[in-house]
Amino acid sequence: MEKITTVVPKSLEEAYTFLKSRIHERMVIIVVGNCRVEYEGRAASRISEGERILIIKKDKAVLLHRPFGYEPINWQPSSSIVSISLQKDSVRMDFIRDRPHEVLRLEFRDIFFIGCYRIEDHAVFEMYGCEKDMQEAIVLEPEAIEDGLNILEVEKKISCGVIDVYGMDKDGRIVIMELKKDKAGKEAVLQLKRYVNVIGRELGKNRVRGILVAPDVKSDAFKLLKELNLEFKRFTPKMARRIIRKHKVKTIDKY
Amino acid sequence: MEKITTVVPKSLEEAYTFLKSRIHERMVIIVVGNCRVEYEGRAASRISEGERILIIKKDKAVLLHRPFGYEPINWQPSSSIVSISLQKDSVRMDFIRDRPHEVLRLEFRDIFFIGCYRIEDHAVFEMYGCEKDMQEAIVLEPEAIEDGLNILEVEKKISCGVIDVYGMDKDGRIVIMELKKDKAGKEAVLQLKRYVNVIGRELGKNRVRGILVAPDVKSDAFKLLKELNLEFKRFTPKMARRIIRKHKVKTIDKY
DNA sequence: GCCTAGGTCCCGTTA
DNA sequence: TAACGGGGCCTAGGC
Repeated sequence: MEKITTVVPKSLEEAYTFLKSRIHERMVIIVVGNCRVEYEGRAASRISEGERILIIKKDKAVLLHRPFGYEPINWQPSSSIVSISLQKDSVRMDFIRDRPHEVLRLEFRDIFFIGCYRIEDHAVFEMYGCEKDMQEAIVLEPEAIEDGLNILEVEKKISCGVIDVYGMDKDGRIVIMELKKDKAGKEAVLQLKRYVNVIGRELGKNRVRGILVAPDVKSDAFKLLKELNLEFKRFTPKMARRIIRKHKVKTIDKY
Repeated sequence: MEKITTVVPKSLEEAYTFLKSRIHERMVIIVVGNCRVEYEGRAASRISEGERILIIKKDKAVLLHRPFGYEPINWQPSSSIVSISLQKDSVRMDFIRDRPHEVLRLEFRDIFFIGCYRIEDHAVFEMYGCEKDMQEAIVLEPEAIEDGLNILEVEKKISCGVIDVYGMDKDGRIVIMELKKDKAGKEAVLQLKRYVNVIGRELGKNRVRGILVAPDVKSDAFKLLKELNLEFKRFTPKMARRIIRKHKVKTIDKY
């Protein structure tokens, strides 16, 4: 059970024999070779022969990469069922998943390289600067939005969706906040408007304000916002991070 | 200039020397090793040490994959600027892109394997069963949607977006069609509503119809559709393919 | 450059 | 299970 095994096969038969013995094991397998591809499932695709890189991961996620570009040209999400067979002039691999039923078939006319890697990665991935951070920061420090604001609820579920942050201003009016980590577009404005309408119908229109909270708004979206009598407050993921860090320090200081 | 070169380096120095000499060449490089990662750009992330697979493509698209899962844990889209350096206990690689400015830094504490592949892939990728197919089919055979329908325009640009298919029904009313290849949700309904509003304001509300054309609608979306006085017509990518194939045969028959 | 919209999007969360 | 929204989404097409 070596950590790494690599083969530069001299024939398709050799490649097939090697792959067959490992393809069902829980390891990462990389195959470099010339293949054509057919996919059928939610959509359908085909591509004729070309030199590509196939990655089969431990969880049977499958990626077929061209020598350029960020995205795989074909793929199968994790838990696909793998089968391999030796054809007359090719090594065929089928990757099948159910729900939805999708079949990815590779036909390798040539295999240049096979690598098998028994690798482990249990680290925890940490991400900052996402919408969740903005929400957390506003809860910690509502005055970052405006003085006298009180947060009543986050992720408040209403009939037609979820309100990111729900609060009350110093004059007792309800404040509905829609957060965006990027420059906000029209959908964000209309989303906010729907929430304001629903709550407005319940509590009375002039008792409800809607604030789009984002680093920026697209110009058309800003026009729409004004037309719909909504507000905009600039707030960025970076500002959120600063607030969160500050409050973490405070919490630590207490002890 | 071999097509494939692989190395199982005995030291970080060896790995560094090898990588340094090839990392700027137009080839695909795969590195398997133990690294930690920091990313800063639109957001920020960090992950501590773990065994991962790095792929640097010919166009300097960069993918860092864990041994499981479909998605890369960190990445850089094509055209990133690559640099590599030997640190005290690690090989460091920086991948930088501008607009937006983003930095991805990998710190390899251990490198198990390096592979370099000079591969070519010029094949054309063909995809079927996408929204474009539905559009094409409706143009070829408008009666697939309803009798007496006339198509006037596709991809019609209006102030707030693009109308997939724009036509006129047998009674002379404008028909705005929003296509979805999958079960349609609320966004699709709202998208359609926006277009109908805009055109309705121009031509008069009762002169304009909106039809959501999709294989299915989500139940809440259907309610919303009815409330907003819009229509639904079932139409699938498969039905579209059949129509397109039929018309291709006809075209061939002519000659 | 910005904006719009699609994607075999994937993925997590929740009713 | 379906529905909904986020994402460093990426990518293509317009203007």
